[in-house]
Order: sequence, then structure tokens, then C-alpha cells
Amino acid sequence: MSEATRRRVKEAARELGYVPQQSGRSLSTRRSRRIGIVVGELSNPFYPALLDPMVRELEAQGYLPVLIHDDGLEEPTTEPIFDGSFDAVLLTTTLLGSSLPGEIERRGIPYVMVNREFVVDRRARSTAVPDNATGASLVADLLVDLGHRAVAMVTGPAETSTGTERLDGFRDALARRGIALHPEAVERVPFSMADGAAATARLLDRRPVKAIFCANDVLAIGALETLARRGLAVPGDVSVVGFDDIPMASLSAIDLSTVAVDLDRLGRRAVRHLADRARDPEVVPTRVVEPVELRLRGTHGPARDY
Amino acid sequence: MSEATRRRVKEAARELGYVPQQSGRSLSTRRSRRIGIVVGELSNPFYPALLDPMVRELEAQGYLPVLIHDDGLEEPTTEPIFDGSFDAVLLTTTLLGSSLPGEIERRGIPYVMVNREFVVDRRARSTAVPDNATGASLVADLLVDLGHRAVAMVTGPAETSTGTERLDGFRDALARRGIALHPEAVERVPFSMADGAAATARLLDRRPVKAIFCANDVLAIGALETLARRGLAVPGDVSVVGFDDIPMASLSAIDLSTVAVDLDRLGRRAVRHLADRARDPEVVPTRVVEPVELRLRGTHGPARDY
DNA sequence: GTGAAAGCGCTAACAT
DNA sequence: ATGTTAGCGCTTTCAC
Repeated sequence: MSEATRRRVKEAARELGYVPQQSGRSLSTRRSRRIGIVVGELSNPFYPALLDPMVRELEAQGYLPVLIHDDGLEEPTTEPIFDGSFDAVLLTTTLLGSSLPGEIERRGIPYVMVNREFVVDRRARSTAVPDNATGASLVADLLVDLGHRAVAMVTGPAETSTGTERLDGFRDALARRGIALHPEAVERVPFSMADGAAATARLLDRRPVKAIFCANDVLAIGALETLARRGLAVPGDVSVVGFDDIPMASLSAIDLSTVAVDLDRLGRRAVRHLADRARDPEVVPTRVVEPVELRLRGTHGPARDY
Repeated sequence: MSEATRRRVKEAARELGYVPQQSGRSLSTRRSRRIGIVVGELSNPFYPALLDPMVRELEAQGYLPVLIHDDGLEEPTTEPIFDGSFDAVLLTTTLLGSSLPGEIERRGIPYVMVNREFVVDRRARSTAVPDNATGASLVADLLVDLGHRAVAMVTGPAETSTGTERLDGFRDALARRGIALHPEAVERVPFSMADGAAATARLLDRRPVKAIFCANDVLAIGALETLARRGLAVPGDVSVVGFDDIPMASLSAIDLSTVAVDLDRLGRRAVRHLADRARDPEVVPTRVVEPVELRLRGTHGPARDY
């Protein structure tokens, strides 16, 4: 076809406002240029922080993000995952016992888990996760080095890899330093600010606590909330350390010491790997581990009163 | 077809989990059960706050939300709006001069603007907006009643109805109380935390300021950031009032006095109206105005040193 | 190079 | 009731 004709046709199409219809195209090509994202509560600041880079990178790759809302209580609506609506799926809320990844796998739909893992057998799966164990051990060493002994942890649900790995990593690292994490010094709650606040209140009521490691920043901000309400000084009376380094953590009014995860990079790498898999099903599933580092701000301090 | 084969086929289909394919269905019914949402930066906490209730309500109405990312710099990718991908569209970033609503209208695609308006002629359009003028006047009266005279404002871009209406409402209400808002006491910047912080710094450098009204909470939190960095006490040295009452505003570490908008209700009402329009094109476009009220917290105080 | 036609998977209208 | 078929709008193949 001649170049001039091509241009004339394009021009005419533009004038008439013709836009090729996606449903027809999808039916014919079996590709939708859409990616489903199973994502948690947007009111939980962690999810926007993770979603933002994924949305940007998807846009750069020419995909449209479709949200599948998972409130953590009832099962999300999974039909669109299986009805051919998406070229691939991003999973950010996967629980350890979930059957969803297996079902998606069985149907040959490319997927990548982000921030969460699904560990059942030794088989490689596509995931992009922070180095939870290392991050937790960094916090343990930090607190021990500061002289803390009355240490507690607020962690997430046992069915979340983040909640479990960060707890295990913390406990193990403390043990290596000869400190036992007392069962009563551990609270397991959903990853929400309100739950973090309530868990901290229970911890404080139960036994003397001088340092609290929270499995993520959202829980940590909840903890700060409770401490502020009780008139306890941070870090004077109690040290608090979080995990993730969500944008809120760096506000001067919060100034949270935390384990920094480059969520931007995590999200983008997850999407790039997903796009690779969507384009070529032969691409081998990869476990991407994002390094972490301590981000020391204003909520940790030396132990006193020993 | 033999009875045995029929049974075998049905059985196999059930076991394999047959799911009707959406692209075929869409092509045939001309309905996608998907709604496009043109939304701003997810890293700007206002958007998750607005998106959250919309996503929930869409889910309740059986629609899937598809994000169209508008970074405010380059035009968002609008093809999917016109290629039949969506039954309707939610617009949350519309600028006053934008041609997008008109184009969408021309093609007969149902849409609702949320938090933003597009005012060109007298014709009714579907919008769901807070009562900007009233909110701004409430703040003006509050500050004047507290004795403030050295008043400034950080507002949003002139092309945003929110930025413009809140500025106009504030200026008019001040004028009614016999106070002029000096042009040098007004900063117009994009609705971001960093811009709010920078604008506040410029304001402070230019003239003595004792009270700052920010056109939204994101700007206000930026302002607090600058004030904290400069060692200025809030509200001792400077009062700050925001607009929207996003969840962050109520954190004890921020405790922002603001004009509360029920974003949850705003988002849900917008979606309900949109769903009505998507189901029946005859439904008349409605301008939904959400009432506002002062939410007095800890960042406003009486004027001193006059 | 150009044009016609088959077929993607579904729904709805129409026979039987 | 049940089964058949046309057609949604696109891409791709195949004739010409």
C-alpha cells in the first residue's frame, strides 16, 4: 500500500473519528492489552504506593491496568481473570494458602506476585518481593545495639509472606543475639493503621515495652498514633521501627525510622517481568528479590532505664 | 450429537471451568461492564482517597474499574475511552479548558466528572463536586474571627475548578469582611505536596504571614512541612487550614484543621449517577453538590502580635 | 498490491 | 422448549 494512501486513510479516519473497537480486536487477536491487578484497600496507603509505579510502568508498556479489589474479607471477583479480559495478572494480596495462583497457572495465564509470595513447593514462580528476612534482622541488630531488651513486634497475618517472614527474621536475628522474643510481645493483626494502633495498645497494657518493630509502616503509624494518644514520647519512651518506607513515613511530622524498600523499583520490575511473560510464554518464571536498607529517621533511640 | 458425547463435553467443560469470554460477549452485547477512570497521580494521597469509594461502589454495581493515568503533564491516553472499552467514564482531573468532556459527549458516552467541573455554557453536565465556595468562605470567616489579617493562600492551577473556586470563594468572603487578599499573598501551584511546600516558602519569604489557607490538604501538608523545617510553630506562629479532609489529615501527627468533604459519599454518589446513566441514556445529567463543613483540629489558632 | 472471506466467541432472533 | 443462525468488528488468510 502506498505511503500517500496510508496517510489519506489515516486522515479520513481521524476526521470521521473512527477508532478501532477493542472488543473486536480482542476477539480476533486474543490479546486485550489489559492487565488485571488484584490489589488491597486503596485507603491503606501501602497499596497506592505500590500501585503507582506499576500503573506508570504498565502505561509505558502499553497496557491498561484493571483493578480487582480485594478487601481481605471476602474473595475478590475472579471471573475477569479467567474470561480472557487480561493478557496477564498482577497479584499483590496473595495469601500463603490461596488457590488463586494455582488456578491462574493451570489456565496458562501469565502472572506475577508482588510483595507477596506463595510458597508451597520448590517450583519457581514469578514474584517480586523485598528481602524480608534481611530487613527484619537489620532492625533486630539495630535495636539490640541500642541496648533494647524489652522488645515487641506487631506483625501481619500468618497467611501473608510479609507478616510471617518479617516476624521469623526478627525473632531469629534476636535469638542470634541471645534475646528471646516473648510470645506475649508479639501481636498478629491485619495490615491496617487501626489494627496497628489497637495491637500497640494491647502490647503496652500487657508488659513493659521499650521498642516496637512493626511489620510495615502502616502498622507503625498506627503504633505512633497510640503512643501519641497515651502521651508516650517517641523515641524517648518507646522506639518504633517500620518496614517499606512508604512516602508518608518521610513526612517530618511522622519521621519514621524504617526498613526502606524501593517500592518504585519493585513495582516496575514486577511489571517488566510480567510484560516479558505476557509477550513470550516461554520466559522462565523469576523470583525477583529487592534489596532493603535501614532508613534511620527520628523514631528510634537508645534504651533507657535498665 | 450422541448423548454420551454431550455428557462428556459438558463434564469436561465443567471440570475445566468454562468461563464465557468477555470479548465475545462485549462484541455481541455492546456492553463491557467496565468503567474508565481518568485519575491523577496515585502518589498524591488525594486520588487514592477519592478512588477508594469509587472502586468499592463500582464493584457493588458490577463494574470493573480501568485506570487511565493522567499525570497532569502530557495528555492521557484517551483511545480506550473511544474504542468501546467502557460503558461509561469517570473524570477526576478535568481542566476548565479541556476538550475531552465535549468529545466524550459528542460520541454519546456517559460520563461524570468528580471533584472537577467543566464550565463553558449553561448546559447541565454530570458532575459531583464539593461546595467549594462555601468551604472557602467558612475558612475566611474562621480566620477573620480569630483576628487574622496577615492572610495568604496557596491554591491550585487556574484551569482547575477546585483551585479557582476555592480562591475566589476565599477572596470574596474576605472582602465581605473588609479584608483584601493581596496578590502577593496568593500562590498558584499544582496540587502536590512538594509544590505546597515550595509555595509556602515563597510566601513566607515575601511578606509576614500569620495564616495560610491551602486549597487542599495535600498542599496544606506541604505547607506544614516547610513550617516545621523552618522551626515555625503551628498554630503558634502560623495557622494552616486545608480542604478535603483526606484520611492523612486526621493523623495525630498532622492534626490538620480543614474543610471536610465527605469523599466517600462524593465518590459513591458519582458512581451511582454514572451507573444510572450507563443503564439508561435518557437519565438527565445532574450536578451533585456535596455539602462541606469545618473540621477544626490543631493547626489553627488566634492571631498574635498585632 | 488489492479485495474478499473466514473466523474469533458470544448473544439474540428466529425457526422448528 | 429446543436448536439453528446471523451478526457484533476486527485481523488474517487466501485468491486474484
